[in-house]
Amino acid sequence: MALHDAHPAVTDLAPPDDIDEAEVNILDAAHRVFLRQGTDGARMQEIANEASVNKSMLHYYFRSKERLAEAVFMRAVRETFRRFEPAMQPDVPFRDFVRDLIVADLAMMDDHPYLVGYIISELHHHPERWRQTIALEFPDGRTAMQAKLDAAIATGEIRPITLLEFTTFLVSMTFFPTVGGGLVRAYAGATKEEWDAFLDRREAHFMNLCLNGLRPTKA
Amino acid sequence: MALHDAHPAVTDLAPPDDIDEAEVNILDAAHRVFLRQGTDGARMQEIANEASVNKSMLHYYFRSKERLAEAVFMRAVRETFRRFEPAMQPDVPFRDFVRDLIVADLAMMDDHPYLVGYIISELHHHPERWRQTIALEFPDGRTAMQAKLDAAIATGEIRPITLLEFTTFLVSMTFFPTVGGGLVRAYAGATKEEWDAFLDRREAHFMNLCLNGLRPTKA
DNA sequence: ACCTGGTCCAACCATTTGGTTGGAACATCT
DNA sequence: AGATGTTCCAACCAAATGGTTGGACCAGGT
Repeated sequence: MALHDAHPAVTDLAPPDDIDEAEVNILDAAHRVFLRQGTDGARMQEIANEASVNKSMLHYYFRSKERLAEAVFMRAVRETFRRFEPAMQPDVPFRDFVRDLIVADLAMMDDHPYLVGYIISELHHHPERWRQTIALEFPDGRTAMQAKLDAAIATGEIRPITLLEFTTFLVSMTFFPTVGGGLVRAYAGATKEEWDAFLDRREAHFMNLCLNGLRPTKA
Repeated sequence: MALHDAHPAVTDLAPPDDIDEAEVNILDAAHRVFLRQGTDGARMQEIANEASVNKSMLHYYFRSKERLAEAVFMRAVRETFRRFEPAMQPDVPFRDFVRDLIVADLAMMDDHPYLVGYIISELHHHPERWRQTIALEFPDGRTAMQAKLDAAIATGEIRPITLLEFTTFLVSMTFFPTVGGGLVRAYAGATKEEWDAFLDRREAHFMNLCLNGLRPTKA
């Protein structure tokens, strides 16, 4: 029947022009619920309520909970990584490049504090999804990043370091503090004031650690 | 009835001498299942199977899924943090202290790759549990760490940095690469060989980044 | 030999959950 | 107006799930 033929395959990333208001509405609601409840913890009924829509609409547009979850995940990853594209422009000094990455990173953390936790959690159960999404959306992320790195090593701004080490370092420095922020905060027994001060100084602090951590060891 | 009076309150951390073989067996099974399925994704029946025990045993020993989950979480956190206690001894040079922390960290990652992901995920839904557990188990974690830090700053080994910044930095450097390892790995498009090489060099690499990142900026 | 309290389980139950169905309401085209 | 296809929903269903129950089995004490 024509009804279900209308379902786009989930791998079929819809171009931005055939947006469907109701569909996006559901996706948004699902995003909110999945992020706060986790994929398994989320209930279809709750998503329907959040979207102010009948439960069968979810199935009408996304066929099953699994597909809905997949759609939410992919969109989340895509939007997350889009934030870093601007920083990738060539011919920007390394220092500014690092700053751009950190700023983009921190902005995202502030906008969506639970996003990375959610992604990590999903990744745990569906490792293949991530690879798929990244491969599809950012086929040349590697080369762009590598070019940046090579240039900075060539000018002697940083010591030789592999792409993997570099990327991991950057991501760790920026993603983690928000993800595990509460964790560290409780362990260090930080007061509200200390924590706020930490948040305020994040950018400068991370820049410092990154540039210091990476600078060449003098002979 | 006497039966249910036997349930220890969950906040009541059992001393190590009244271990109950069957109880530990269930706890171990639950640990495995909760870690790979997530708390919401886990099924009581699966835990029972994993423990080779009837489902009602889970309820007999832990009363409900929620309490079982809480018990698993608390034990996991406790065991995780115990690993870092040895590194806290006073009068160890700062450099060795950092190395001990990193080594303990990496060992844990290798033993239980999903543990931190699990903890982060749980933290998301039950923020209060973490605080409770840490407060109960490591009431003086803060002061011990702060003493270490003050000493290192006093001798000029590292530049002045707050406890929060320092702890966050250390934890980020070591926890995250395993948690988000797959994430970074896919983005950087690393081959198996590159990844293995990264794992091999982790300790030296992290030491380098930490000590470099923290060293005093020369005037 | 007979209680008694702890350990364990097969069968059962109430509720929840993801998913289906048949049709109403609406729009669009002829 | 009638035919056609899309959007939406109240009611329904089968399966799964967390939790309960009543009693069997066993060890130690009397």
